[in-house]
Amino acid sequence: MNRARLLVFNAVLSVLDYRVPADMEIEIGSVVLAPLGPRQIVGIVWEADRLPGEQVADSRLRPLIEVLPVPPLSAPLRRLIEWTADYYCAPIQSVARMALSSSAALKGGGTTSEYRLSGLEPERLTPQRAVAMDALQGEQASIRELAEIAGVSDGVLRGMLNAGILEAVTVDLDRPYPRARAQFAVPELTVDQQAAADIFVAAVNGGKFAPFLLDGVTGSGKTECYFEAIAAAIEADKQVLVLLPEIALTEHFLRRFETRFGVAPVLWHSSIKASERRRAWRAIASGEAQVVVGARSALFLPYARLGLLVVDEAHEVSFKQDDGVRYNARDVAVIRARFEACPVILASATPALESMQLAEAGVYRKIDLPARFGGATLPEISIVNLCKEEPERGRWLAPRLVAEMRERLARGEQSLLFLNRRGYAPLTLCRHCGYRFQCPNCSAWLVEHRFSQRLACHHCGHDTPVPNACPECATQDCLVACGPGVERIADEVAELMPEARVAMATSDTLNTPERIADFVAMAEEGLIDVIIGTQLVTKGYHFPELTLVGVVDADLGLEGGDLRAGERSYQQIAQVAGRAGRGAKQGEVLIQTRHPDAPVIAALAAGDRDAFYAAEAEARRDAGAPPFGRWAAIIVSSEDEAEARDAARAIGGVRPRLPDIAIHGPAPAPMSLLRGRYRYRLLINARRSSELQRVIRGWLDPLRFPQGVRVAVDIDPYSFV
DNA sequence: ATTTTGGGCACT
DNA sequence: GTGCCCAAAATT
Repeated sequence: MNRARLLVFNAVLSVLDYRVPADMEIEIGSVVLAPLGPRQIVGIVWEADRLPGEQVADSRLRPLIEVLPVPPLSAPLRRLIEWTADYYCAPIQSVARMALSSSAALKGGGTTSEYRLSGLEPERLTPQRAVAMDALQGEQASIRELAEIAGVSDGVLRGMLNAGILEAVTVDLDRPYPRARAQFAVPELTVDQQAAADIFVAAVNGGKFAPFLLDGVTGSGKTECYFEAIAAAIEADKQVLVLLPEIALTEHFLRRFETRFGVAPVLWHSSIKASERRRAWRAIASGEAQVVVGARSALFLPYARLGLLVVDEAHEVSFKQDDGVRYNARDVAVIRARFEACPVILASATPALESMQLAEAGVYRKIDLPARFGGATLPEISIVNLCKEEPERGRWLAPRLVAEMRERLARGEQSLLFLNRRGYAPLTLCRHCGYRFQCPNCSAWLVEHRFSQRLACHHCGHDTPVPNACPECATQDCLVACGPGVERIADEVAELMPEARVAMATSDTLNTPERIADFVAMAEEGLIDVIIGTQLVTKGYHFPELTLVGVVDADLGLEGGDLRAGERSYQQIAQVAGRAGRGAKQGEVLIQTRHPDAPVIAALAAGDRDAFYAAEAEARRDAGAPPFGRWAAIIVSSEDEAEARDAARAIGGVRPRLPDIAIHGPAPAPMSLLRGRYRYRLLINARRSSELQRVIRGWLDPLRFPQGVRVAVDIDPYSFV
C-alpha cells in the first residue's frame, strides 16, 4: 500500500501517516489536505525517515483528501525547516508553518472581491460614514480590512456598499508583477564599489554557496554594490531575497530600488494585506517574483529558485525573533544560502562581533568599502562629559550641545538629537506620596506621552489617560515626570530655541508610510531645523543639510547589563553619527555621557573601531558569551505565578550535571511579569563546543507541564528581559 | 488543538 | 434509564 508521512500543523501532533489513494499523484514536499477526526488539516509530505514516529498499521490509515494546488516544498527548504527546528529547539511544525504563512494562497489562484470608494457622495452622511470616507481615500481591500483601516465596524461599510458609496472590484489573485529590469538605470560606481560588485556578480553567476560580509561605513554605498548582484540575478532569472530589519526602512529602500530597476520589488512583512500576501506567496512559490524585500518572516517562504540572499543592516538586533520560534534571521539566512547553494551578503557598517569573528576565521569572505561616497568625510566625534558640563537643573542638553545647535540654526543647517526613549518621561510619580505608575500586566513603569495625554506601557500596549489626581492619595496636580523622553527633549528645544522648527521622529509620530514620506520630504527640503528621534532615525536617511548629531544619553543603552549592551550601544551611536555630514559639509557629533572612559564611548570618540571590537571580544571571552561560548535561556511563563514558579523549579530540579555546562536559576526573569504572564528563567552557559541543544532537548523533552504553562527555549538570546 | 468517550453522580 | 459535567483518551 502507498503510504505518506506528513508534517501536519497541529500543536500536539506533528507527524501522521496516511494512505495515498491510487489515483492521487504526490511527491515529497507536496502540500496536501488530510482528514483528522471530523476535520481537515493541511500537511506537507515529508521523507518518512527524517520524521521519527511510530509505524501505524496499514488498516488504520485514512486516505488523503487532495493535493493542494501549490508547488511542492523544495528539498533545500525542507532541510532549512529541519535545521531551524533542531538548532532553536522549536517544534518543527511551528517552523514549517512559517513557510506556508498565507493559508489563502494554498487554495489556488482565481479572483476575489475588493472594495473601494466609488466617488459617489452619500445621501445620508452619518458620523461613522464620514470617518470611513475620510480614512479610505485611495484604499482598496476586503471589507474586513477596510473596517480595520477606518476604525469602523464592517456593518457601516456594508451599508455604504448597499448605498453605492463603496464599489466592488474583481481582482485576479495571480495577476503578474511588473518585471524588474536589470539595466534600467545602471549607476556609476567608484573603483572600490565596482570591485565589490564584480565579486558579488561572479558569485551569483557561480551558483554556489558563498557567504560575504560587506563591511562599509554609512554612506560608503553598500546598497549600490549589492544592487549589482541583484541585477545579475535578475538577468539569470534567479530570485533574490533582501531582508531589512524594519518596515519603517522599506519606504526609503523602495524608492532607491525603483530608481535602479524601474519597478517596486515584491514586499513581504507582517502588516501587508491578506490579498497582497496571497499574491506575493504565490508569485514567490511559482518563481515569478524576482526580488522580494521583506522582514525576517520572508526568510522561510518557498522560493522556487533562489539565487541570492541579502541581509541589510545585518547587525540589527531586530533580526532576532523573540516570540514563537526564536530564530535569528541573519544566521538562518546563511544556512538557507548553504542549502540553496547561492551567495548571501551580510551588509553592515557595524557588523556584529560574531560576524567579524566568522570573517576573520575565513568562513565569510569580507568585502570592505572604506570611503564615503561622493568624497564626504566621516563626522568628527567629541564627548560631552555630563559630570563636568552639567545641563541646567531640569534640563538634559549640555550648554555646549545647545551652543552648537544654535550655530547650526544660524547657518540654516540641521541638527539631530538622538535619544532612544519614546514619550515624555519614563517614570511618573506622585510628589505627595511617592506612588509610581506601573503597568498592571508587566513589571514596567508606565511612560507618559504628553502629546496624547496618556500613560502607556511599552511592552504590552496598556494605555490609560493621565489622571488629574494621584490614584493612591488622591492629591490633585501632584504628578512629576522623572527622566527624559524624546517629547521632553522636544519641549526643551522649543524653550531654548523658540524660533527653531522641531520635528519628532519616533514610532509614535511616524507610524504610517505616508507620515514617514512627509517627514523625509520636509527634512530634505530644509523645512526642519531640529530632528529629535529614537532609533528610527539611526539609519537609512540621507539629509544633506544635517551637520550636527547630539547623542542625548549615551549611557542609556549600557544599563541592564545584558550581553550585547556594549555592542548595541556602539552600533546605535555609530549609526546615528553616520547621519551627520553626508552632503558636502563636514559633520560633527557630540556624545553626552557620564562615563567617558567606558570602552564603548572611548572607542567612539577615538574613531577606533578595532579597539572597540578588541575590548568587546575580551569581555565576551570572559563571560563565555558568543562567539567564544554559548548561552541559552529557558523561559517558563504562566498567568498563575505559583504555577510558573513550580514548573521552573521542576525543570531546575532535574537539571543535567555536565562539566562544560553551567546552569543558573531558576529565578524570576528581569521582567517577571510581561503581558499578564509571570515569568521565571534559567540561563545555560556552555563553554565552547558542548552540544547545547542536545542537552536541552534531553532535559526538557520528558517533562510535562500543566495547561497554561509555556516553556520557551531561547538559543543565543538577544533579549535578557 | 479539537473532538469523542466514559465514568461518576444526581435526578426520576 | 437519562442528562450533565468533567477528565482522559484519541486523532494517522
